[in-house]
Amino acid sequence: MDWKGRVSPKTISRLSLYRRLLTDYAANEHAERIYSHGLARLAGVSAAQVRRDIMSVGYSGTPNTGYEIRALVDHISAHIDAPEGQQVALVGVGNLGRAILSYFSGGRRAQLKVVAGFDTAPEKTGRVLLGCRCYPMDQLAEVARRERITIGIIAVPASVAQETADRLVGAGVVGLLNFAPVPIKVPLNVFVENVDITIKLETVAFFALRSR
Amino acid sequence: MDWKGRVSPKTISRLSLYRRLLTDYAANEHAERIYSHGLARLAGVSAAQVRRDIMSVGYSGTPNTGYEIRALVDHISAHIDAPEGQQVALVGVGNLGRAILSYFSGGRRAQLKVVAGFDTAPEKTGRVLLGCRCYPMDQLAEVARRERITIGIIAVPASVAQETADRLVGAGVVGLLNFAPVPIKVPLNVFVENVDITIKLETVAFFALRSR
DNA sequence: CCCTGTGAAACAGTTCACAGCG
DNA sequence: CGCTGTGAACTGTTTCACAGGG
Repeated sequence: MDWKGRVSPKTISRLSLYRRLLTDYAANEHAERIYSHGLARLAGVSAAQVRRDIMSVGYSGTPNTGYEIRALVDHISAHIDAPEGQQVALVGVGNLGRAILSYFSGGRRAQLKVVAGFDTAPEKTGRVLLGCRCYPMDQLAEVARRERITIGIIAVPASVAQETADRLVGAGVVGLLNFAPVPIKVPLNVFVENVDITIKLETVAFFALRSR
Repeated sequence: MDWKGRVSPKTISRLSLYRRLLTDYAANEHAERIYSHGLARLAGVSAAQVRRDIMSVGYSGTPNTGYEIRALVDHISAHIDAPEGQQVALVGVGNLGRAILSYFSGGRRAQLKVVAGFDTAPEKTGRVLLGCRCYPMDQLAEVARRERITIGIIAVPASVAQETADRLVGAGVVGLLNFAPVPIKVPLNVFVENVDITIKLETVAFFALRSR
């Protein structure tokens, strides 16, 4: 696949957002086309930003007519999805883990499937929760290999987050989404995204204070 | 303390992280001082970055000796906390809402307190959950005013996220942390941070695929 | 016209590199 | 020396502004 130059995480995130907004928009408004400024309004970004992002997936609209939604969505998908799909493991099936599962059990995207949950608490394992089978921690390596899992979601307490990351990486995972409030260290060939909710809230609080 | 030249959200987020890391580090390692490269290693950023960030709170370390942890933490707190604290409302007491509550019920920071939860489901209201009293939605305005709530956390389904945001803003909230997978629109004097978990996961999946 | 595509400018954030000091 | 503080350089991202087209 030839894709021109590097695409930044920010662009990828926006493309993912555009795809979802466009899918909803096409379904709800029965529209087939959209302008850059229309999509911009939906996404809360500038029209120029939308055009740049769309450039990066190699799709072209037509002047005065805008973008063909279906075609645009297909181009975005071709650029950001793995052709064969990707399997995801969720470690930590507490409140947060279950909340995450419910986001994905809707079955919107078959692209990314949470195929296994793991937890140390015996009462949470051996069950199927929101369509996701849950296993005890010590089966992680085995299940990860069997299910071809490449992505891990860390939803465990901070005290065991690094250890969890290490085990996931050891089991062949190359992408991690970490919700534990501690930065985790991984080899450079593994991509990590830290989502630290308390930091987010403190940041909101800071700017809220100054926006009055 | 008129250092309030523009500080970026990214810097604020890192400062919040530094503060937590330093607090833990001082407690666990019984250390009183730290070098920029030491803090950098803990936070997973560069030493130059740490020094820049610390500059922005107006604290100075000493050459060869590094930073005095206690003093540094105090400077960070003085810079990012509201002197009188801030009250937070959580709307949506489902799995995600409860997960968020458990992050803050630890009582680490008395600075930011989730003082009220709101939900439409009657069985979730009228109770105290993880130290947070839960009310029915129609008491939002009243409670928000009484408790001097300035920050709102949106943990409701996408379909009612915008409506929820509007009600919070109407009740005087000036900062929003939105977990619903839809961008919300607010007046410019309100600060919003969108945390879209499905987008995060798709972004991780994209880069995992390409990480050599 | 009113769109899109895009070079160029502007802006933001990060790192470099070194002076200065204990 | 080995550290911090910081101007300057650099890198990445967003916006501007306008050519080109149906």
